[in-house]
Amino acid sequence: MTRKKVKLAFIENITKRKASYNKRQKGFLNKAREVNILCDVELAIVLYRPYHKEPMVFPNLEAGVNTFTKFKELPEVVQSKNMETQETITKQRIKKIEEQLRKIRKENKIMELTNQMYELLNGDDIPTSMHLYDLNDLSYVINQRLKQVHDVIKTKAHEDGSTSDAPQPIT
Amino acid sequence: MTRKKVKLAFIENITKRKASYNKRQKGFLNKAREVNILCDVELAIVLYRPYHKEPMVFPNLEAGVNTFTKFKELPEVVQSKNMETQETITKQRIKKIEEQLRKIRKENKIMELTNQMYELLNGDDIPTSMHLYDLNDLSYVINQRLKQVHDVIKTKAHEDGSTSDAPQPIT
DNA sequence: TTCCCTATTTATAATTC
DNA sequence: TGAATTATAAATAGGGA
Repeated sequence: MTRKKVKLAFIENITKRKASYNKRQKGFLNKAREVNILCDVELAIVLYRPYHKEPMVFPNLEAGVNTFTKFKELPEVVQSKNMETQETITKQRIKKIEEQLRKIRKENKIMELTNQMYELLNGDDIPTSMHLYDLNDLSYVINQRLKQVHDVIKTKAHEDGSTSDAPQPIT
Repeated sequence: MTRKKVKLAFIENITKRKASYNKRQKGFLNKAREVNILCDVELAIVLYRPYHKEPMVFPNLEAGVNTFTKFKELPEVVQSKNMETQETITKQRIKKIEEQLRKIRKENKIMELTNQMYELLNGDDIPTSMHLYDLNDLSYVINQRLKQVHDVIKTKAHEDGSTSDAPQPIT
């Protein structure tokens, strides 16, 4: 069961090529799905399989057509003569929504900035939807900060000749 | 350097998501090239990278357009469906943007939360008169709060039959 | 052929610099 | 901010059933 390092070249042997492809299609689509979902990246794949008439489309036919259409709408790609009214309207609506999204982002940022500390320390409304790993991140960050402050104050205290009351980091 | 097994879910933390994406794009395109060359499979990818206006096209713009055009020319694929899906496409896009909005809000909340904490503890506007025990109080309060959340989530997770990822309280 | 298996390679999450 | 590093997870070539 020794494996050669793969050289990027056409696999001549048809049996091996097919076998390789069957495994690789799975892996490849898996990577596509990971990028798509984990990183929230829109993507479409059209893949012509040997001995198959219809192409395989990722993530599915409808979404693929959707993404592909969007792609074709790009000015560099498409001749603007075919621009239809319907498409223009669609674009405008999307643009508007994206604009709103940007505004809300900003608004939200300001709001949250003023409210969060209060809520963290007093409120009941810790987001129940908060994911566990976020909470872990949060714990970690807070802890690190507290350690830093602890060190600073300890140093200060030492310089002042004071020996007591250095806060303990939470660890 | 322990790695969690990757769960197929949107990475909420924006920094991590970007980092993940940067690595995954490379790996993903590598897989694409391998399938393409090793197995002699024609394929095209259009990928909309976040914060980038233009999509990335595999294997290149021209070949991608060719492949997609070939795909689109399939009579049963597009001709019949394209018109009736126009409305659906718009709805889907709106839905997606709204979904992103929700995610971004959450993301933003967590970001600001940590930033706020950082500024409180390290910033210039920490009252220099703040006593050490105040800081200890703060640590205590935060810690208690996190414990509470921890317990809630642990209970929840248990009810769901999930066993992993319960956040650790800082103590 | 089509599953399995597993030794290796490859990809990548977390961390360090 | 990135660019390495490292340790772990995932993919897979080759082989056997």
